[in-house]
Amino acid sequence: MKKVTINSVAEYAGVSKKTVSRVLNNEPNVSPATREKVLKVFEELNYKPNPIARGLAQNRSFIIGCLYDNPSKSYITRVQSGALEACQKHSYNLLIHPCELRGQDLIDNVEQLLTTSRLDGIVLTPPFSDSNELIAFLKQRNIPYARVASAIEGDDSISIRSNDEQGAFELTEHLINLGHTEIAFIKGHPDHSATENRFSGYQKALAKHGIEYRERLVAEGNFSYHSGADSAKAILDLEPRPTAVFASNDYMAAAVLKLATQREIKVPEQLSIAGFDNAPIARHIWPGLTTIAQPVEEMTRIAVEELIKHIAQPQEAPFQQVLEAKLITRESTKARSNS
Amino acid sequence: MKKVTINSVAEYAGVSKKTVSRVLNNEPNVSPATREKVLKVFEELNYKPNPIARGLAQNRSFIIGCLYDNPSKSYITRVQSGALEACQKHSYNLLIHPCELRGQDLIDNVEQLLTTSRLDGIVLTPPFSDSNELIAFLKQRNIPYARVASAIEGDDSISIRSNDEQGAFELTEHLINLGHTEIAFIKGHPDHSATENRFSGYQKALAKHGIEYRERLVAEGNFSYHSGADSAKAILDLEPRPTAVFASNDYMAAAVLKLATQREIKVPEQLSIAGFDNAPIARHIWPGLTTIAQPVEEMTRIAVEELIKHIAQPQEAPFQQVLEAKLITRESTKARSNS
DNA sequence: ATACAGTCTGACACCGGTGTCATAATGTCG
DNA sequence: CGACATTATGACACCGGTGTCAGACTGTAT
Repeated sequence: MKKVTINSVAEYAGVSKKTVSRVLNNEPNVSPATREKVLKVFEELNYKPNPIARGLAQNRSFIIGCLYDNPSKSYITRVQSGALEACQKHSYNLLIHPCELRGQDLIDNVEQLLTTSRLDGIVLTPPFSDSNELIAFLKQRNIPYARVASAIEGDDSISIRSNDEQGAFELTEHLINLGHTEIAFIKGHPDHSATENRFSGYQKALAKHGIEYRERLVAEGNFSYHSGADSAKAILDLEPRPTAVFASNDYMAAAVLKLATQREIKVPEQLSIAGFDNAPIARHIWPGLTTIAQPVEEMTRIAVEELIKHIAQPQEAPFQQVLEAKLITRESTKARSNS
Repeated sequence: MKKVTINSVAEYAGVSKKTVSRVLNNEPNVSPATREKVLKVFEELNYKPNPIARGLAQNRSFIIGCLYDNPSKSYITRVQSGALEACQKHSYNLLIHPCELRGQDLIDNVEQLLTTSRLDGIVLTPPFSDSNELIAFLKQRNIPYARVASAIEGDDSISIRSNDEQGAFELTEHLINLGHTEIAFIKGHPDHSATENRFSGYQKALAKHGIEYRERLVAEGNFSYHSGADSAKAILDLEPRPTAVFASNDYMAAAVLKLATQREIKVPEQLSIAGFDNAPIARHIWPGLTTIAQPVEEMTRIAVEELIKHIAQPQEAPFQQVLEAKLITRESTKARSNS
């Protein structure tokens, strides 16, 4: 099998390289007859353009980078799956790059990535999507980027997020409607903007229903299962014990459930537990977790699609969208017992 | 900031492009003085070679592809994390490509991937690592590849696997030593070689201890949580009910635990449950799952490292290794009660 | 018929590196 | 000291595409 290049196609079709290139890129100013002829030769010779040569000439790589630093593996998996869908649709490839927000030289690390890979664009997932420093760097270097679940408002770049505050508000209201008033809350990682938003939704729902906010009911987590376990311990040791716990993600909620079960506290009869994200684990355990479904895949898919659009044709008005979060009720929440 | 290319370096250092290229690639036949001089200019100008141009000239991409089709997200995460470690160490990038083994044109799909991305090598994870068809294709196309957890023996290519049979044998023996004789087994996906190996370890342990193998105790799963739930139903409906269940992975074991808990069957008092893999979920639920720790990250890391070595310098003897699996006991298994 | 705009096409340089080969500089040995 | 092997270096083509620009070929208005 000989290699089929643009030269062989040109020769075979009896036209110049450049004309072949024009057909390849759907450029105007090619007569229909010529276009037809070249396309036929593509078929005949089964020609595939070499992306590397193309990249060299156009200074592009057709690769999108995805930055992440997230303790929740399932979140990453969902992010990847959305990003991959968009990439595959547009013949881009996805390069994954885990790194640490608090690493001593995040900027150096990203610079290194950019010089070794010449990415066409970068998707920032939390907590990077909230890093002003990183965003300033990318802007200065003129690298297209899209923010997923970012709370930064002033930046005129692509941004897709879901309504975390609204979701947390609805979930809290759900618990209140079940008769709960002692609702503990486990916060997420302080570097993530979702943490503040979810917390604020919780507080607003309490306020709306005239329930006093009590700081002792709030524990500091960081979205990891482990931090959930620590918070669970603090909360379940409280006297009197709250009748409901709202954890900022499903992993931490699972940790609460584990400890409660260990201590033979009946869920949901004696304790209602709710999470956030609708991660797989929410339905893999018993009782299933009431949670807020966050469209992680979709957010990322849209972000990457818009990023690719933007790379092909930089526009004035960057795409920004807020998706709705949705309440999913399962067995882990129940009306408060009148004991 | 002006672009620093090999030309500017050459000019600045007062040598030819080619000599710069020699220094870049650590080629011999450069005088120490010249090498020194050029290296200093690298520093001074902060020169980074353009990987795309390099790729074009050498017909390489510095990208490793990772093929997967696995219902277990946590498995994929672990695979990626091992592969990434090796890639980053050697300045390669990782491109992830999910696709379906049973898809109508797996070969076409992979061919497409190869023509659009010019991968330098491919890591095959289960079930692709057992696909003779795919392996034959890669061999014919002369694409370097490494197999992770493959059972194919004749193929002289890089292969890293763990001892599934031994692991399953030990786990089964552990249950037997606890007094169990009615041990149900949930098989994995038939396309994965691990499925047969784990099953065989189970059978051999029974045989060694003179316990009759009974087909009615065996359910067909496919490694997904969902299939575990179906199998769990079949097994827990058996009369008499087995006193232990060994599921071929932790997800399916979690499904058994969920159903048992729903039916108020006490684990481990009335039913011992064990899984395989030591996935995160094994310690995120209560009771924690007794399982076999499989070094997924390490297997993949080694596979990718060897693959990169092989790309740089094709050797005669391909690297092959079998890693040990290790028993992890948690709360989900217990001595059979004498009721 | 002439002028002129618009459409089509190809020659050629270029992207930023590497491979091949010729030649210059140096070292070794009889 | 001359003959020869070895080391060091650069000129140049090449990888497989794209950008620029000039020129040929239309069609239309004057």
